[in-house]
Order: sequence, then structure tokens, then C-alpha cells
Amino acid sequence: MSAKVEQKERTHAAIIASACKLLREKGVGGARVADVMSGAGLTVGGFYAHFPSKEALVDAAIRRTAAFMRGKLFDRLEEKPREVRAEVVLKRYLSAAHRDDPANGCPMPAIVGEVTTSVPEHREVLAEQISELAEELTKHLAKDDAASRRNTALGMIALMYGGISLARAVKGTALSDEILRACRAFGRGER
Amino acid sequence: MSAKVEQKERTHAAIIASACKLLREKGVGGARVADVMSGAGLTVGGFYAHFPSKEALVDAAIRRTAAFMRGKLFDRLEEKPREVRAEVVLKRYLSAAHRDDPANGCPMPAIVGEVTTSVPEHREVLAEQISELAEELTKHLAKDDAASRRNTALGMIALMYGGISLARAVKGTALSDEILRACRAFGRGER
DNA sequence: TGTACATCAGTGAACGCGCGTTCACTGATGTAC
DNA sequence: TGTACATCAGTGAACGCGCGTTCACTGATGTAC
Repeated sequence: MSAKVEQKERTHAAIIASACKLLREKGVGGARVADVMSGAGLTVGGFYAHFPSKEALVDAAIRRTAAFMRGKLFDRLEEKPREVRAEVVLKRYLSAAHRDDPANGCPMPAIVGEVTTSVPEHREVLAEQISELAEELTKHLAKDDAASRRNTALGMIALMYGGISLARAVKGTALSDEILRACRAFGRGER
Repeated sequence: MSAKVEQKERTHAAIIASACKLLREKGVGGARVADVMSGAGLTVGGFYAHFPSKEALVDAAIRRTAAFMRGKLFDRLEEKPREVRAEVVLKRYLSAAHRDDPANGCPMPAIVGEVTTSVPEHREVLAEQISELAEELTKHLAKDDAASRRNTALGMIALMYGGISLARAVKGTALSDEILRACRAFGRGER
């Protein structure tokens, strides 16, 4: 039994990995079941031995990629002085590298719009992941007042998500770089 | 000929109006040709007497709704002192009313995500509309330095778009109101 | 230890449905004489 | 002014394609005796 089970677990992981990549690159609609499976070196039919539906896979992939993004964003952040951490986060998120590599970045740009007009499950998963991100970010902020740390965290999240989404939407134009730069400055408090 | 032409023009306008509503409510994919037509009191088949393709309709609707949104956002803004105009814009855009009435609001939340992975035409139209919005907003900002007015305008746009998009995605939760409030404060410069 | 049987991950074709687009047709409006 | 013909906006059914899901089948792994 063991070898069989291990093999299935490896396959399961490969399906999720493929889904995480496609979801961030092409969104929910663009991450087709057949493509996810062929990305994992398999054929369509086998999918339903691993997930009850595409929705279940998408939920798993949202959670996975959101956690992955938090890992990147807060990586070794505690080594830096508190006063510069917000700036570091802004710089990491609102970078040209992040804009140009959606497959390894934040899931939000690819899914927020679609998910807004879709099933409640996805929206709940997204809400849960935004909350988690806000909480972690709040811990790194410098201010005394807890309420204003919370506000800053939520504002930063909206600015970062909005900035990278717009920059990707107009990618290839001068405006795209300009947006990233402007959002970094705006987030820093420059007016 | 006249009565016939006038009738066709009225129908054309009704199709665009229906498309503008559906596009903002349900996005590009959700604004189905058959639904747009029945929203205008017509049946599917007649669509192609008015537009060469769904894409052409979507482009028209993006332009129309973006212009409409600018009208709302900057309405009588010159009556207010320059120092408060940014704040007024933030308050108008990041309001619960705007969040709860997508059909009459900004087209960006509904289309940015989808358009990013779609045909270049839509992306170009979007880029053009973002530029227009940034230029108009820049004119209302208080600072001396033109470059920093431009930065602030682009930052505000990303913050507003991001804030309302996330607030809509988690609509119905306490987090949704919190995001709107936090973004207004963040945009005002509170850290 | 070997042999017969059971299980089940994965295959690949088919099904069903949604949606953009096409097309033959209709009937009202407009034109020619 | 009236009559025959042309035009064309709008209808509604059909077409084609994409995509999620189902299903009969296969072959390798594991179990029972």
C-alpha cells in the first residue's frame, strides 16, 4: 500500500503546484482543468481521483499561493529595524520583478476580480487570506497605536494589490513602470 | 430614411447602455451578448447589425463608463479649495455607496483582472482611460511640484481601485467596511 | 513462496452546457416611377 | 397619389467550439490463501 499512497501524494502535490502556477498566470477561468493536469504530466480524467471539483482545487491553490506570498514578503523582515519594514514590504511587492513573474507571485491580482462575481466559497477563502496578510503585516509596523497600525496595513495591502494589478494590465507601456514607482513613493508617505 | 436611422441610433444607444451596466456588474465574461441584448429589449441575432464583435462593444463600454466615472468623481470639484480636493475624491470613490452599486460605478474593478490576460485592444483602451483619469486628477492636486502631483495621482488611483476591489470581493464581512475606511485614511496621509 | 483475485490511479473518449457568431427569414420603412 | 420593388433592423434557430465532468477501461500495486 505504501508505495501506491506515496505515488498518489506526489501526484496530488504536482497537480496543486501546476494549479498554483496557472491560477496566478491566467486566473480562475484561465486555469483549465485539462491544462492543470497536463502541467502535472497527466491527463484530464484522472483529476477527479484527487479533487471533487475544480472549485476545490482553486480554493486549495488560493490558500497555498497566498501563504507562499506572505513567506516571500516577510522573509527575514525581523532582521530589519521596525521603521523601515513597511518600506521593504512595499519595495518587494511593488517591484518590476514581481509584476513580470505572476506565476511566482501574489494570487490576488489574478483572482480578485473574477472571484467577486463567483461562488461564496472562493470569496470566503480570499477574505481569510487577506485577514491573515493584514495581521502579519500589522505586527511589523512601527506606530504605537494598534488601530492605526491596522489601518496602515489594510491601506498598504490595497495600494500594493491595486498598484501591481494596474501595472500588469498596462504592462509594456511607460505608464506601467510609472505606476509601480508612484505607488512605492505614495505608500512611503510622499505626497 | 430619417425615422429608420433615428430608431437605429436609439437602439444602438440602448445596447451600449445595457452593456455598460452589465460590464460593471459582471465583468467582460459575465456580460454576455444575449444578456446585453435582452437588457436592451432585443434578441441576440440583431447584435451584429450594431457591432462587429463583442470585443468592439466591450471597448466602447469601457470608454463610456470610464468617462462617466470621471464625471462623477470630479463633479463640481473646482468649487472646493485645492487642499481638500484629493480627500473629496477619495471619499467619493471609496464609499460604501460606490462599493454597493457597481452598475453605476467605475469599470476598473470589474475588468482589470480579466483584461490583463486578454486581447491587447482592451488593455490599450484601459491604459488610455487610466492616463486620462491620472491627468484630470493631477490638475486638482495641491502640491507645487508637477512630478509629485503625478505620483500622488497614480498612487491614489491604485489605492482607490485596490480598495474598492478588495472591499467588493469580501463584501458582507466587517473587513469590507474596514478596508474602505482604512484606505480613505491611508490616502489622506494618515500612517 | 507462489498464485489468483481485488483495488484503484490514471487514460482517453464522450457528454452536456454555455456562449459567440451566423444565417435564412420577416415586416416595416423608404424609393422609383 | 398610388403601386411595385428594395432595403435593412431585428428575430430566432442553428452551428461550432471550449471546458467541466463522467465513464468504461487498463495495468500496476497490493492482499488472501
